Amino acid sequence: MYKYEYPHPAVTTDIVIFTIRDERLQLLLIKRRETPYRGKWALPGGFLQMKETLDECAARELEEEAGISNVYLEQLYTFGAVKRDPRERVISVAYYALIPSNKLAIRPSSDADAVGWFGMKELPSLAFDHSEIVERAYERLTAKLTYSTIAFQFMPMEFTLTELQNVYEIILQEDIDKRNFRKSILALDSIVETKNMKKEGAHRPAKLYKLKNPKQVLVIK
Amino acid sequence: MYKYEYPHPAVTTDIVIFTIRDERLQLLLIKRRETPYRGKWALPGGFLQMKETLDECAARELEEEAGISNVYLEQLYTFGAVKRDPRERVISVAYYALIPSNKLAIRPSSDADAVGWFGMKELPSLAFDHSEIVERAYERLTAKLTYSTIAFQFMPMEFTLTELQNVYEIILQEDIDKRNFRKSILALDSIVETKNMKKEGAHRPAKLYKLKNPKQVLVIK
DNA sequence: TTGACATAGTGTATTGTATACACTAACATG
DNA sequence: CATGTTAGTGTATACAATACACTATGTCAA
Repeated sequence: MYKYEYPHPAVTTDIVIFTIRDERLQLLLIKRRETPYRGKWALPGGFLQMKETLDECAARELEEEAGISNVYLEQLYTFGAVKRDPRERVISVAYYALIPSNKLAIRPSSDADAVGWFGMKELPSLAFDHSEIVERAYERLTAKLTYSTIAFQFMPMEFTLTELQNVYEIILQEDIDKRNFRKSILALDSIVETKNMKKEGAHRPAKLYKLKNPKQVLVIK
Repeated sequence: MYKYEYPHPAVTTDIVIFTIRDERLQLLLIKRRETPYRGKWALPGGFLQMKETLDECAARELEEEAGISNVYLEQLYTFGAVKRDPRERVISVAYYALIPSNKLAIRPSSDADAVGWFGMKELPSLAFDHSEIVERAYERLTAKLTYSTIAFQFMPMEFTLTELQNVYEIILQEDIDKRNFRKSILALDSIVETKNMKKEGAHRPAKLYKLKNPKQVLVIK
C-alpha cells in the first residue's frame, strides 16, 4: 500500500504501433480481457513503473505486448481528460512506433487471438479515448512523412525504390510520380545502392538500396 | 492521506511563457522559495488536481502564478526522467504560452521580486530539468513560426506590419526583406487593415492591422 | 516655410524548386 | 523469340522564393 498526502493520478503509456502490411497501413491492437471495456480492442500500453522513464516504459510495453524491440518510437502527446478511465484518474502519455515489415513477428504476447493487426480504415471501435490517440498519431505520421525521412523506418534493411514509393502512397493515399519521387528521395542523400538486386516475377529486377544511417530520422528542408 | 495499491508518480504542468519585450524574446521565471533548488529560478507550474484536465491545470497555473489568462497555450512535451525531482517521482507535462506585449501586467503573484522576465539569451541557471524544457519550447516556437500563424499571438489587438516583422526577426534572429515579408504575410489573408494609424516619432505613420480571427492559429502550406 | 531626417510603403526581374510527362531496359515465361 | 511486366531515366514548364531601390508622409528644427 502506497500513501501520499495528496491524491496522485496513475500514469500509463499507450502505443500506436504502425506497420505496412498487405499494402495497407495497419496498427496493432489488443483485446481487453479485463473490465472496463472488457472484450474491446485497445492500444497496447500499461502503467509507468517508478524506476523507468516514460521512453523506457513505452519500449517495455512494446516488447512485452508485441514482442517488438529496437524500432522507431516517439512520444506523441499526453492525454489527461478527467474521466478518460472510469476506474481512477489516469494520465496517458501516448507514443507511436513504426515497424518494418520484416519485423512483423507478432509474438502473441500472453495469449493467441488477443492481438491483431487492423487496417487504419477498418478499425474496430476502441476502448477509452484510444480513437482520439490513433487519430492524432496518424496526423503526426502523415505530417512527418512530408518533412522528414521517417518513412524509411518502415523499410527492411534492403529495399527497392518502388517499395519505398508504395509506403508513401499507402500512407498519404495519393499517387506519386515515379520519376519525381526517385529524384527527391535520392536528393536526400540518405540511401545508397547495395550490390544486390531484387528478382521477383517475370520482369526486370530492381536495385536494392539501404539506409546510410539506419536509425537516423532527418528533418528535411 | 491517499492510498494506492501500487505507487503513483506525481503529475505537474510547467509552462514556458514567452513574450517579446524590449526587442527581445523573453520568458517568465519564478524564484523558488522552497527546497529543492531554493533560491533558483524555475518555470511556473504546479501539481495537477484530480478534477481538472492537463490543459486546465496549465491555464490555472498561468493565471495563479503570472496573472495571465486567455492567451495561446499549447502542450509541448512530457518529461519523465526518473530523478528529475529529488523529492519524489514527478512527471511534468510541459506547456508553452505566448503573451502579447500589451498583456504584460505581471501580477507579482504572491510576492513581488519573486517573478521576473528574462531574455532567452540571458537566462539564469534553472532548477530541475527546466533548461531542457525551455530549449524544446524554443525549438517548437521557431519551427511553428515558419509553418503557422503562431507569431500573431504575440501581437496586441492592433499592430503595424513593421512591428510584426520585428517579432519574426527577434525570434528567428535573422533579417527579413521588408517587401517579401509584407507580400507573404498579406497572402495569408489572416489580417486586415483597420482605419487607424500609428503615429510615433518624426516620420510617416504606419497603418494598423488586426487579425481576422484573433484566436485562430493556422497551419500554412 | 522649408529642408533634413526617419520610417512606411510599393513592384519587377531572376533564380530555384516542384511538377508534368513517355519511352527504353531487363528479366521470365510460353 | 514474342509477349508481358516492372525498372529505370531526362527535360520542359509552371510556380514560388528571393533579391533589390526608390517614393511617400509625417515631425522637427533652423
